[in-house]
Amino acid sequence: MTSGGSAGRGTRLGREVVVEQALALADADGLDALTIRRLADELGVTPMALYWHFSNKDELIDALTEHLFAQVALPEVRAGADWDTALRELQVAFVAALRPHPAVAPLARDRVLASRPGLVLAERSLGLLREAGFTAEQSAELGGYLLGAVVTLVTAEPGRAGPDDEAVRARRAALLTLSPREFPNIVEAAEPLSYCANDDAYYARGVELLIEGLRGLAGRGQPERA
Amino acid sequence: MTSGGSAGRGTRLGREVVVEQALALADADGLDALTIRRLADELGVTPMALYWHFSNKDELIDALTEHLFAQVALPEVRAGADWDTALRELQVAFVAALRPHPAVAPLARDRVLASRPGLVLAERSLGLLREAGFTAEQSAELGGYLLGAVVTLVTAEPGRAGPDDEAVRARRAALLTLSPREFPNIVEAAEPLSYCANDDAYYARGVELLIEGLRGLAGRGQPERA
DNA sequence: ACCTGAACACCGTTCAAGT
DNA sequence: ACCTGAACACCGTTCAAGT
Repeated sequence: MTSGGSAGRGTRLGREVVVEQALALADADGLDALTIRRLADELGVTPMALYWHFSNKDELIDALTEHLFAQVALPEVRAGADWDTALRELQVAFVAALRPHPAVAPLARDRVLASRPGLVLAERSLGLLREAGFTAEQSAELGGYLLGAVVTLVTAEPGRAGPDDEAVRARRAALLTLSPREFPNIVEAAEPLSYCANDDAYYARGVELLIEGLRGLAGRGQPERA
Repeated sequence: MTSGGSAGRGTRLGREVVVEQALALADADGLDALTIRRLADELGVTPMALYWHFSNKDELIDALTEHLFAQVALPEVRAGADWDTALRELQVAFVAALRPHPAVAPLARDRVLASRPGLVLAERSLGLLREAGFTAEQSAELGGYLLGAVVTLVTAEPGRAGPDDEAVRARRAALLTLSPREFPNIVEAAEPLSYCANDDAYYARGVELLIEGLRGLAGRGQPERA
């Protein structure tokens, strides 16, 4: 799908060029399509050429993931802001960075602590959770939940297909053949289960669910802060 | 890792045998190790033999996922129970079914509506969300969040490694080399970030976060039910 | 009905060369 | 320093046979 050699044949290779082409490839044809050989092809180079810049595929994936975290436009820290609104803004910024790249978003899950941009994001999240009154242990755990949930949100990726898309119609049709007596709620929700009408609302509500959950937990057994 | 031919050499093949061996293989060596060729090897059979029972690998994966959903021990429906406690019980049961199989848990995300056991679980979840006062549309969306979050919980899989495991020690050490001025919260939480001390608590709090979030959302703009 | 064998177009990666 | 070429041990899958 990505036109061969879009990085320009004369371009010096270098890690950034490779990473960007890898991202484009994965965005276009999925993570499975991101292979060393196809990537090399599109860069107009031999597969082995990539092994000069990355010792193996995993290291390339690491670099790609770091690139992803680097895209997050961290909101400014406003003194006196509530922890929950600040945390919501942070997660929204994270979602915004991942949304263009649903195919590679899952990579972020296991690699936050593996690169500087990821660490910066994690540090900010942890700080806000601590502000909410959670212990270091709880914050670590909750931070993991948050990261995972946001990635899941983006990976599910409601958009990408119109309401009359082939796959969407097939799924809706399949659900509508179910027995309304046995699966009343699924049949009733066949439409929203097969297609998301409003992406922005989908993401907003997803983040809201998490913030609301944290607020609930924070209000419980946690000691109030000064 | 899995001993070759553990399904017995004389056993008739059949879909169930294949699925169970596939699950064992993925549990032992991860989803990547689950290949048609290795699976056939362990079943003492030619790769092509599997193509008689499944038209391709994806169909095998579908069957495996259905098997996973079938393991969920659905809690009894108690009339008069609160929606939130019922929903928590349901999610806990789901977690319990997935916990032994963290490597294949991600498969559940895209395949709930593709098999009968999955549909049953989804129907129950949707019903409880409707009870909470959410619309069909909202319930569909929230049901998706729930499913994804639970899968993420299991996939992160805190257990599996002791506190002095090689990988755990390496990660902790890496975090401890960070600047405490730049990453105070990460350094403080280096221990819980690299190792989860209590798995059961981890899962319980994860589910609780979600239920708490739903309770928060339900208590807001939603119409109260009779 | 159920399984085998050979073949095809793919993978990631190593190792020895080239310039 | 940066890239190529041939080779190795893997993939999923098709197609024609075997029993």
